[in-house]
Amino acid sequence: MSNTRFAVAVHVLTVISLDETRPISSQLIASSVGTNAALIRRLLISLNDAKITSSERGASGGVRLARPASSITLFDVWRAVDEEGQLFRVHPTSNPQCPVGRNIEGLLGGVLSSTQCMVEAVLGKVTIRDLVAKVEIAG
Amino acid sequence: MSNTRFAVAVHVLTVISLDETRPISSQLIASSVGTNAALIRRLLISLNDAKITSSERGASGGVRLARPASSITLFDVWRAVDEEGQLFRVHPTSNPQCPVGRNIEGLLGGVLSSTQCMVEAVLGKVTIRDLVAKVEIAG
DNA sequence: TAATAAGTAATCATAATGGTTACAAATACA
DNA sequence: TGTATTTGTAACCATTATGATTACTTATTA
Repeated sequence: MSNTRFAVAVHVLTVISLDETRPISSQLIASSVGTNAALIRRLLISLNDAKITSSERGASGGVRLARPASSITLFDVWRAVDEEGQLFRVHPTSNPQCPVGRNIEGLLGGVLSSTQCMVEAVLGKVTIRDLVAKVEIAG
Repeated sequence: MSNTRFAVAVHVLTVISLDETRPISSQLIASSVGTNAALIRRLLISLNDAKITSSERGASGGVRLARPASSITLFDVWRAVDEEGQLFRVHPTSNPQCPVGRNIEGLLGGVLSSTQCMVEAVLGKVTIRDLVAKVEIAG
């Protein structure tokens, strides 16, 4: 990971959740995130596809949560917006003539999938609702 | 993380560990990793600095482990070669006028440092010796 | 002295990332 | 029906990250 899509997506969802009475425009979200609306709309494509949000076109349109904030975990969000969803990358250039080069992927595979699972478990325990609650307290 | 420095470093250390009787040249390592020697030498700067390896110049020089393979964890390696050492990045553009923008870093901070700890714990449990043993079995 | 190997600077190509503009299509509402 | 609003989306740009490569200096061995 070295992009901020996950953090931005969480930000977006938190903003949306603060007022569930109406759809929120990408422009409003963008001004909270500190970027521009087109970028937010691009990110929303992933969230819409994952059925986490749903967008409405036209005047008084915008985006809403597609399901309760309490049912959306950070893991859901991560999976939705991060195509790779991989914490670590292994170089694809290893020399198969060498016993290490031939096995490096398998050697690291176990550890890396363990870390992957741990992270998914942690992210799976926190929901957007939890974050919204903190914002409401912090103000 | 989206670079392969960690995986390459583990690869390098495993190669070195397979023959501890002599220093291994960056050229030999490079041919196993599938890259060139200068890049390996650059990576070795970090491992040398962390006292994980030590290099010897000149004819019949090369690089050796600076301490037993059984004492080098993957966490040590990660910390040595990955400056950031951060799994997730948060966008730095948030609007402080917005309650979400103002708090997003704190909101995510807790979760992200949890995942960070989990990962460090998992990586801390596997040593280079463990990986070498697997190579010796797998061949 | 010749050969070898690390240290390191400089440069390049490619890809990833994020920012920006622009416009068509859809929708609400006067 | 017409106008304003908003998403969907393409196109493009700038910057940075990443990895590859060359080349040279310094150190060391034999």
